[in-house]
Amino acid sequence: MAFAQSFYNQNSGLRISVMVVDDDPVFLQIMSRMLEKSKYRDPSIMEITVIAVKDSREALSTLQIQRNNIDLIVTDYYMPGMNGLQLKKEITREFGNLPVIVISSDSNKEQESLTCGAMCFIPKPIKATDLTKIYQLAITYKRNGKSILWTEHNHQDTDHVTIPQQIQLLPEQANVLKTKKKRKFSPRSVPRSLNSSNGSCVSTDGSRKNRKRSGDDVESLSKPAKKSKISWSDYLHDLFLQAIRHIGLDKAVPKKILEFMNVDYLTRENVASHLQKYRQFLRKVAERGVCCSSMLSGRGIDSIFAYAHITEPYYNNYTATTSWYDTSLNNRSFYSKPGHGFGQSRLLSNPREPIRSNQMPYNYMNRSSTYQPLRNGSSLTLPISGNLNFPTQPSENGGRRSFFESTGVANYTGQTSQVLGFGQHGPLAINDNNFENNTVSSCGSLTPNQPGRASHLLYGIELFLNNENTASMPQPHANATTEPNLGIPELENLSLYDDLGNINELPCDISNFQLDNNKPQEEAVSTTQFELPASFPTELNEIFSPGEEGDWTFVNINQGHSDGETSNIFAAPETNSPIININPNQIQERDDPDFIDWSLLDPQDLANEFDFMDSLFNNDMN
DNA sequence: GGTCTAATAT
DNA sequence: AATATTAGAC
Repeated sequence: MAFAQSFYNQNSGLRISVMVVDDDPVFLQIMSRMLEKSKYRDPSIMEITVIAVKDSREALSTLQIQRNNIDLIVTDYYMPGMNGLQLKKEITREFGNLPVIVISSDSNKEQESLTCGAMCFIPKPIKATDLTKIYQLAITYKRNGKSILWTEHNHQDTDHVTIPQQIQLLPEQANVLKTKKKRKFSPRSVPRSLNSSNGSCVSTDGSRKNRKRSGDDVESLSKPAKKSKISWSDYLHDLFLQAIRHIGLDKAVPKKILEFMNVDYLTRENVASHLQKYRQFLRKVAERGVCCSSMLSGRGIDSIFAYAHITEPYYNNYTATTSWYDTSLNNRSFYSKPGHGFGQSRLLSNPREPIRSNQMPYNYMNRSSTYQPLRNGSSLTLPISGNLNFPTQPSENGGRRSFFESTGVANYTGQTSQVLGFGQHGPLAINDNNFENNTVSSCGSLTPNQPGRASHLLYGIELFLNNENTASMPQPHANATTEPNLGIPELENLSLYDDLGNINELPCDISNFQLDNNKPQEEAVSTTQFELPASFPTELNEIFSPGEEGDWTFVNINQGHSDGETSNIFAAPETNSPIININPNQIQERDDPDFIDWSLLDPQDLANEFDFMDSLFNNDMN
């Protein structure tokens, strides 16, 4: 009703409705919230309504109900079923010329998007300035009158419509907006300097905020309310990071950062405090090297990762409860051990290298993980239902192979490690030199609420259930139909490729795993506990145990968001551990790389070579 | 007098 | 643990 009211309120100025379409629930939420919050940055906007939907189908059905109500559509490119551009076409066909913005982590899609009539293309990760773009487009569009007026009869609806964070946006701001708690003044302990042992004590007092107070201060009655703590929300921190990115780490000082951030309720002191903490973080990274891995969209891997968290002290060290994040990571991100990582990994920092401040992974501060660590390490709850299939493949290389075998090792910062994939195509992920015949093929996956469609084939290890409901069985991958080993899994013949391990290495016994196809994917959580086979913890422990030296940092970058893409979703650790790398055919990279003296390199070359971090924040503000 | 920042208080 | 405040230095 608050919702409806705001719609009726003609005095509230411009009302913008943006529909965001993204199959990644995390991104969807981030995006929605960012958009919601961004209204505070433009006083001309009184109301932004964000309608978040998870796929094209839902987008279309929402449009059918609220077509007149939506000023702009922001859609991800890669989505199961209909991709962003197909959606755009469909919208145009059904609803006419609504402005559509396409976003994607794949910048190659820009041209295509624009060609297909997208109003603009925005690369992921989304930045605050992109938001400005987005809603300014919406405003323009609306002001030009292309958006039909809202009419009463179509306002009931919203089965699918989410309006995230309608009310309590920016709680920190609300705080500042004069909640003005009359907090009782509590005397501070008398600073040393007041004891006049230090001549400079009385000093600079005119400033109210710096005034020292003592308990017997007479004016304690009319004490100004103690300043409320600002909370460094994800949004704020993101802004903060962008500021630093923009200004340059070395030149970023509170005042400049504040200026850039342009958040009216922040003070320089706030920023200074945050900066201090941030620098501490950087120092820690520099000293120890931090491992960071993420599965940007991988879902089926969760079980493994959940397990991974069990064994690692890193988890405790770095991802305990804080909520720093970078938009390029999501809640599937985690810090892995030095020298280890899943997926295609990128070495972010390496203490063996000289510290180059401008290459610090300062956008990878601690981040929370939604995984539930399994403390005893003996059982595992699979967070996502699905099926597991390891199609049989001919063995060409003898010897036992690990799930986690790597194909190469990143030796220096910025280098990508290619790894054995449990990607949607498995072998395709790493189809060069030695692996096409060794790699486990993909496990398909299915989205329970999308019967008949394996919507996210990049799910790595999932459990394929021998499910009676054939309607929900994964269908062959579009690109996999000609591949004998891909496609509909042989559910009754659950077996692992011998060279890759064996069934005992599965993280669990799937015999009593139940899949609830009626639940949406995010809720289709099994509570079934599974026993881990003895061999599995050993191997994982190996993988996740820290190296003796060379604390390296990796981040996983996920690939393969949709049909037709290759994915390196599941990957080997970056290690030359003899346990992991047994394949005699494998070309090993040097274990101990030549030391690279960065000072001898041309800065421009460096910039090119190590553009990974840059790419995360490029297209910075102008 | 403003700003930065390490140290310290809350 | 996170944030605010202080105080010395520039």
